[in-house]
Amino acid sequence: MRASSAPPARRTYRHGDLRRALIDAGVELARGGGPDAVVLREATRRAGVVPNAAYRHFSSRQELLGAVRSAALSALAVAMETELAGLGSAEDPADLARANLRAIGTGYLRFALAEPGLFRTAFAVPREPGGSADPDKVGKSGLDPFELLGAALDRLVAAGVLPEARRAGAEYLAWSAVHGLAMLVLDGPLRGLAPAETASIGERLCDMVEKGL
Amino acid sequence: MRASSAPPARRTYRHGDLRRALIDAGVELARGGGPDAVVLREATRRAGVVPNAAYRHFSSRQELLGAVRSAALSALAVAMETELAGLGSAEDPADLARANLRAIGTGYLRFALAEPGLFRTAFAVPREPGGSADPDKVGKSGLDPFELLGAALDRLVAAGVLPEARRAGAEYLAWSAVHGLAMLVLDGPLRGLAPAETASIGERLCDMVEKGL
DNA sequence: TGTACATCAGTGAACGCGCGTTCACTGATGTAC
DNA sequence: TGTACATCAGTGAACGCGCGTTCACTGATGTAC
Repeated sequence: MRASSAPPARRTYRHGDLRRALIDAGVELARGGGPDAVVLREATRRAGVVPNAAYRHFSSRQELLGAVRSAALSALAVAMETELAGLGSAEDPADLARANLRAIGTGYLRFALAEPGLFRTAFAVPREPGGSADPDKVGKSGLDPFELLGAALDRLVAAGVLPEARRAGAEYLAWSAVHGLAMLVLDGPLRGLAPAETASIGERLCDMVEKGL
Repeated sequence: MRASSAPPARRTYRHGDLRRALIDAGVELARGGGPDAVVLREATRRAGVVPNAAYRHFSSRQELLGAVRSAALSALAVAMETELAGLGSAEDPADLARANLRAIGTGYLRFALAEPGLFRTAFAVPREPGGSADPDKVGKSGLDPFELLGAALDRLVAAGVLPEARRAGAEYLAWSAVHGLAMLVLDGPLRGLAPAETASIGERLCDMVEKGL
């Protein structure tokens, strides 16, 4: 430990935006080690503040973790939106709708592999199930990851690719497939899989979903 | 705390089979609270033994957890085998093979829902990826859960339902789908789902896999 | 423009907690003669 | 069948750790007059 590794050395007594700083530090911790790594004392250390100062902004560690989780979900939504945005405009609306759903899936998988800590944090179970409708967990479009998937499925129906009758609950099926692969590769028995192999399985998985829906 | 809640009060100095007792206690802890609940001191408490006694049988908490994980995987394999065994013998071999795969899937899901703590423990990441080929994680057939799935897929090929060309890697696809649903329902945003609803989504998911493979 | 005061963000010190792990030990067991 | 001894499973006491959280405080800020 050297002086250089010490916190940023505030010059004012007040921090400025400690709440933001704690969430940012928490996100950094989550990025490195998942939800368990979001340690209140460490977050305050990184913000250059005494541990109990956190209690001005969060009533408990759990509440801080909740804010970090929302931020992680938001990052996931943004990653999916980015994948969507990178889509060249196809001619056939059916092809476009299909490409849309694929982008949702690959965006999801890409994020999971690129940011395993954040991904695991996003899906860590909160103690209390409450609190939906959190404006912090969405992307630029204002939709959260689940809603982005739903929108892609709606477009599939609109383009006549997916029969209306099969629309209800279809997000659960598609989501399960992609989420499962992510989990098996990150935390499960498929951990050793090479990135290229994972990507190719991801492709086949999207095929399966498209055909099977 | 009453005397009645005290440990079983050994009468011999030697325990008899402390290793076994510690694993059993660990499984009980995992059943209740997942991998994090497998606390070495608590396991020894339940076995009626002083904490450091555990070190005669496990070199660290991590090693105990590994043994508990194997036991959880074995329980999962047994649950899948049970589901297979309950299958009436169909006439058409193709139907039989299909029913086989379905049983694998529903056995998996059923176990996940009935024993969430053990399920989560079974898929908790071990520190060191090593140690496959563990004879403790299998079912009565000698196959672990992944191998059971592979066998079901092989039968599907043998019955002419699944084209040979699509066989390779098919376990990853099927497994992902079912595993994903389990995770979303246990730990994820689908936590609130009613059991009946979950079961029906599970059915549709199996349909999707069957069609999409 | 200047002063008095309420507000409240951050400080300093301390708490109790249960954990995993290490040490030197003791006492029951089973084997060799 | 009896005794001596090596083995090693379990004991007892202690360690350092970092954690979340509580308490009474201090000092900067911004608003009212």
